[in-house]
Amino acid sequence: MKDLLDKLNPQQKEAVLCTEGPLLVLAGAGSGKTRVLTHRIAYLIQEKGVNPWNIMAITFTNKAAQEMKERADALVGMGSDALWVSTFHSSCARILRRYIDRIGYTGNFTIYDTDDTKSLMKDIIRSLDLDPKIYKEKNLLAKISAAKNNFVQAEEYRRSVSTWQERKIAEVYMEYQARLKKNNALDFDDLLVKTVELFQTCPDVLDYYQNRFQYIMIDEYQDTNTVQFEFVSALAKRNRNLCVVGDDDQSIYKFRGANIENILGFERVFPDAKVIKLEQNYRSTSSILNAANNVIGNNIGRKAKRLWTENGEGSLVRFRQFQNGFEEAEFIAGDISEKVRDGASYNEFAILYRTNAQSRLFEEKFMMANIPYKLVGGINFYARKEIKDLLAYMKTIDNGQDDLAVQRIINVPKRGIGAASIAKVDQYAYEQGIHFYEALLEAEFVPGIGRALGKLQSFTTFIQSLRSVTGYLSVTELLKKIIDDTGYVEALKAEDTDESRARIENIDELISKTAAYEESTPNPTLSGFLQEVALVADIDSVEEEKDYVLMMTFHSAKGLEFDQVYMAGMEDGLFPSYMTLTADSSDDLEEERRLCYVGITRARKVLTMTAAQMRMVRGETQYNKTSRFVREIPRELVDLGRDVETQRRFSKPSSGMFGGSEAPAKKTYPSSVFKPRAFTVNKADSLDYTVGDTVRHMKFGVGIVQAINDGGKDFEVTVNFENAGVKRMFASFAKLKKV
DNA sequence: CTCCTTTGTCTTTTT
DNA sequence: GACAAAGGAG
Repeated sequence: MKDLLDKLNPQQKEAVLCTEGPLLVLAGAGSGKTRVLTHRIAYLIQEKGVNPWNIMAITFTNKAAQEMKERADALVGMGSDALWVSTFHSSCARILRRYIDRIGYTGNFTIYDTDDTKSLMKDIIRSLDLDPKIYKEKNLLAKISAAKNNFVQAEEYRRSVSTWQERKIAEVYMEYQARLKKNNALDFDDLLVKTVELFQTCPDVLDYYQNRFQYIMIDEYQDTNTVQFEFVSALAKRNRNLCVVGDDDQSIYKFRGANIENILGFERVFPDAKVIKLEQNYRSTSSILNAANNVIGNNIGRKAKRLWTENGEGSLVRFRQFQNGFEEAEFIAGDISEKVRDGASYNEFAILYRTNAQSRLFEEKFMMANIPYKLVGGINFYARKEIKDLLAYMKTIDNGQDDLAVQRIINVPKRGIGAASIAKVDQYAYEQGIHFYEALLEAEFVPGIGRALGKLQSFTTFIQSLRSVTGYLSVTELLKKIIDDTGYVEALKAEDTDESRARIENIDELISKTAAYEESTPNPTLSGFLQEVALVADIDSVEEEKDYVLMMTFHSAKGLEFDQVYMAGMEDGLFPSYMTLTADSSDDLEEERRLCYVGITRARKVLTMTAAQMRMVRGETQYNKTSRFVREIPRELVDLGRDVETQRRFSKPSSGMFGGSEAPAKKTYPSSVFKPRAFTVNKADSLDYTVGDTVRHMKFGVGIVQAINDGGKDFEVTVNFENAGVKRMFASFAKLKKV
């Protein structure tokens, strides 16, 4: 136990030892807050004899939760599976599965994602006869979400509004909740709202959880919103052993309702709170840290603090400007290849940007340069059409109450059931006060249904037949049966386009996800899988051991760290975004600056910022100035790369969109890049193609395999492409498909 | 009912 | 420039 505390600095130690009563830990970037939390958990269990069952920790992502559990496990060595470590949303979902029947839902409720709520809202606009030109579902949903984040429920909202416009929104809000309830569905915000409602209406339930969670810890507290605060304070009310950890400088989710008051006013809510500041940074070099300090120093509304480090000075922050986005991407790809050739491995690098749209250029260049990468964010895996379709089948089989899911797949694949028939059934269901699927089962009573009846009946027969086998099929087997019986993959195969092949790959991935779920869960069920799937974030699937470059938005990068970070698109109008530059209040700009601070502090050793003079945005060419954030870094901390040679090398006009492949490919990515060092990909046992076979690559198209070398950790394949010429690549990354 | 073409909107960021 | 929604032809 001694060594457990020995590894901590005095402030960290204090935070670990201070277990009783409210505690606010103001933890600067890289100051070891995760370490404090895990050690605190270990200390509670080992020294204070607290039962792990009585400890709750809330993290920002499922991945962080997983890691915290593992680390606590390593320190304590036992009992940590009884710990409750999870995100707000997952915690609430778990509580609601158990008790939601007390507030009029049933425990097998579905969780609607953004797409689902959008189509629901579209329905509502139609049925309330609102002008879709004035009432956009996105705006309405944003209003409702904002209300929910502040824990304002529909009735209360209606009572509080005054203008005619607001009353309309209140009406929509009421209808929206009614429909959700009818579908036995919750949106993301509802998970929080309904849990707090449950606590308020059922004191015995709250009592149970208050007793259970004697010690509560919240990470990333600066990004909690009001309803999350209500949730936490309800739970912590009895024992008051609440430890929150956060950094006001890293608050970047105001747009999602995060209430900075939660952290700034913590001492007001808990006057007896102890406050500990962690200001020593263990992550970054002093050059990087100083750059971060200087940038964030321009913000007015923040708690005074200044991070320091004992780490060496390190190299200066690099800044490079390019003609356009292509060259920017080319530079970064070339830079990484060069460093890998000199002994670095891909997973040391991350590329961060403001908007997801920026990732496309990098994807293109990286694919060309044969650099393995993983894209985080963008379209969530589970939001893809093919995945949502298959999940909708599973939902329909699991719980016919989800009208949205049923309507999604009733004509997928095409069964000749059109909008008109669906509307008739929907109307009938509405009149009878039954679910859409129930209405389908008695379709013969639907007025004017006519020739569609047979088609509807064969659909329900099909679903019923799938339902009847759920008892003895595993989730994976059921999914495979759905795919077979609907001919979903078969149809995609027949399409035979790049897109359809990518979809099939996604479906294969879904199958492995169900298999993985069944392996990792003691009592796997269909409902269990669907629940788990609803709350996973893209970042949760990142595996550190895998050797790839990560590309993501600044937002997604929160809580992560990398040896070498590229901050791309450092231009006024992009970052900070045009919206915040034109806004009249400086609050939004300050939030952008915090986002920049988060980005800078992700880097351990090398930080590179890049910008383009000219950039295509929404099909238009924009000319942007260098970001003010770059200019806020003192000149002496920046390496501007005035070296003529590098300028010339990277400022060459690129030869068209895709034409640039030959020249840079030779120069920047020689085969020595493929030293098999530290390359820990999953090597396939065998390849399904061999020398002489024709294969297809995502980017290069069709080619003939010339050679396959077993490079030990992976197969190295040489392919002669029809259009792209001869390329050597790793089999596990290239994902070649025999044709 | 389905497929194809045209039109409009969008981009900040996400559980 | 991309993608979804709407409108029109078969």
